[in-house]
Amino acid sequence: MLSKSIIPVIVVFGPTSVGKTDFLLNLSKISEIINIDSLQVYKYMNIGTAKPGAGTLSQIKHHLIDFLDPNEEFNTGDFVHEADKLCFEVFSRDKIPVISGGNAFFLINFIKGLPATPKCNPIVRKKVEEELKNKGIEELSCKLEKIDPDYFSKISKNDTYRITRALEIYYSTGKTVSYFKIPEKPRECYNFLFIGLIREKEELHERINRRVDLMFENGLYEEFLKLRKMGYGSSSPGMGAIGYKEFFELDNEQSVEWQPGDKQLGLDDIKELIKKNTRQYAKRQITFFKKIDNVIWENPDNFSAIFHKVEEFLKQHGKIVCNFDNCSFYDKIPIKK
RNA sequence: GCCGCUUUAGCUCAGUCGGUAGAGCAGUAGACUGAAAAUCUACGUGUCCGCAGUUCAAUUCUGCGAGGCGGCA
Repeated sequence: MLSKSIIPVIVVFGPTSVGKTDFLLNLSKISEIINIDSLQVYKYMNIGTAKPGAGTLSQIKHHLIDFLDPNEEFNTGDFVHEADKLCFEVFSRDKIPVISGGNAFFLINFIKGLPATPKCNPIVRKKVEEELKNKGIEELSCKLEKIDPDYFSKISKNDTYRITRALEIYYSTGKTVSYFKIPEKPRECYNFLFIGLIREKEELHERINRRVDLMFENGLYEEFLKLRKMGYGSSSPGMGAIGYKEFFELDNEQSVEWQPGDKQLGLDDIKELIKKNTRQYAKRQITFFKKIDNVIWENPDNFSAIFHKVEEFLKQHGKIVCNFDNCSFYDKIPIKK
């Protein structure tokens, strides 16, 4: 039965702008893409999140993309649950599920499975936020040190984000963060093939800069204004994305009545800010990805260097190979005589 | 042309009442327990604009240059 079988999953990841989308076209017809991205999930946010275009989407089926309102949250747990369902469905259609994208935190949680820590409890979180406001971070930090010294020793006393989350877990379950163990190995219900796409730093930075320039040419600012007019503000989860949040910084009025051109002088600064933030993000992504074991690292332009590995992987799953004729991947395999 | 201010890290600037200097940002490396395009950690030798003078000692004081900014002509 399928439910008991091990599902093969090709995981393609890499920093932003590395060229994942183009790379995936090599796998069209044998696979469906499960997008691993926390912001391409949002509707109306196309330019700044570098969503694949209609051409790409028509060539290869994508999931978890362009379906959510920017006011709604899409967190790690949501991703893992949806991705698990989709992997099963795609495999049932005799296709290979390809998890692809740049969100390393989602990816780690998908590979190893979610830790048993509870999901966010909005009421408790609000309470902790109140407490933070009244007592300050030093006091919360001391509190956590007493409650969970193990976890406290691993984080910084300045890490408001993690300290408040740790207290939230404690308040809602009575248990500490360290009580919940993180899974150590990849889940055994999947057979993973990890492909990490990477480029030289200078080249990656050039691609980032070029892409941001192109986003502006394609109307990123206008897209932002449109989202503002639709009522999405800086507190909308989607609007925290690099490529959107920066527009708020030079915009003190935050008026929906703005017209393109009102803030001409600031736009170049914003553009440079977006480039900088994207470069820094790419750096963090790469650091995170390096933690994953058994990765085939390759430049995305060099598909031929890894296709043998992909081929070998696919051969382990006979019924997939049966569908292997007449696909674009097959076209790239040199004919041996 | 005159007067004033200014010149210190890749950038913006502190500072040394004379004992060769440090913040923020950038950069580099790293962390990551259901918010993660988030959040956090570590890492600082630089002709202290140049030349001369005073001094045991000058980036610091004095003089003369040079660049920048502002004001008056």
